[in-house]
Amino acid sequence: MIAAPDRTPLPREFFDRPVLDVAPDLLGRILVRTTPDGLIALRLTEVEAYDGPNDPGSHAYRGRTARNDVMFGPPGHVYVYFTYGMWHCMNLVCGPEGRASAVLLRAGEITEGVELARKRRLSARYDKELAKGPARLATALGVDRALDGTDACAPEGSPLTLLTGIPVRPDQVRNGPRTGVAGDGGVHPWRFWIADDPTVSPYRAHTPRRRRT
DNA sequence: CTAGTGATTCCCT
DNA sequence: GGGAATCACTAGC
Repeated sequence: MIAAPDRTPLPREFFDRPVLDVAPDLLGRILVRTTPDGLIALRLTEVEAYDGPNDPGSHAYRGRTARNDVMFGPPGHVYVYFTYGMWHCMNLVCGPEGRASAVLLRAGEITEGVELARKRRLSARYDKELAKGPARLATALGVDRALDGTDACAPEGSPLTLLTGIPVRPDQVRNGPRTGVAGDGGVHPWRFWIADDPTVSPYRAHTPRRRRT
């Protein structure tokens, strides 16, 4: 007998902690995305922490800009950025307001609304690939810059809600270097995932691009 | 399975 | 100007 996930929204205090405490605690939580098309629930299986002021890998490292403004705001809100000319990725803002720390949502398991997620992710061969990677996750949920700044501590039925779900036991949490982060930022072992979960994205070290001729 | 590369646009320097 | 918290596709083992 498996316990049903707790559908209570996480309170804002959950996010108002150091980002390295929040990040592993997000594993096993349920992110609900509601649109006119329907509802998708995603169980988080992989995340990465970014600690604004001290972290060369963070978008906030070089200070506040129009793009990263939400990172400097109150915890519990979503920071969405556009990258590589094609993709969106989503983060949850953590820590005290103004510290600009956040957790990148890297992968998850679609637990409700698989049919809707497949419509948004036509290239996915298997259900476990629907949200295997940060841009795939955002695509499956229908998340783009229009949701930048959305409050995730909102009742179910709002555009985004993070539910209590079922926290992962500490002995099931793994951590290692962050993926795709350039320069010195990659050295921090601030990527967290659930051991042996099939929806966790494959590790890729950052590969510098050759300039176009 | 791993490694290499083109796609495509926003943002900061 | 040029890099970017990536993906999809291909070749080869």
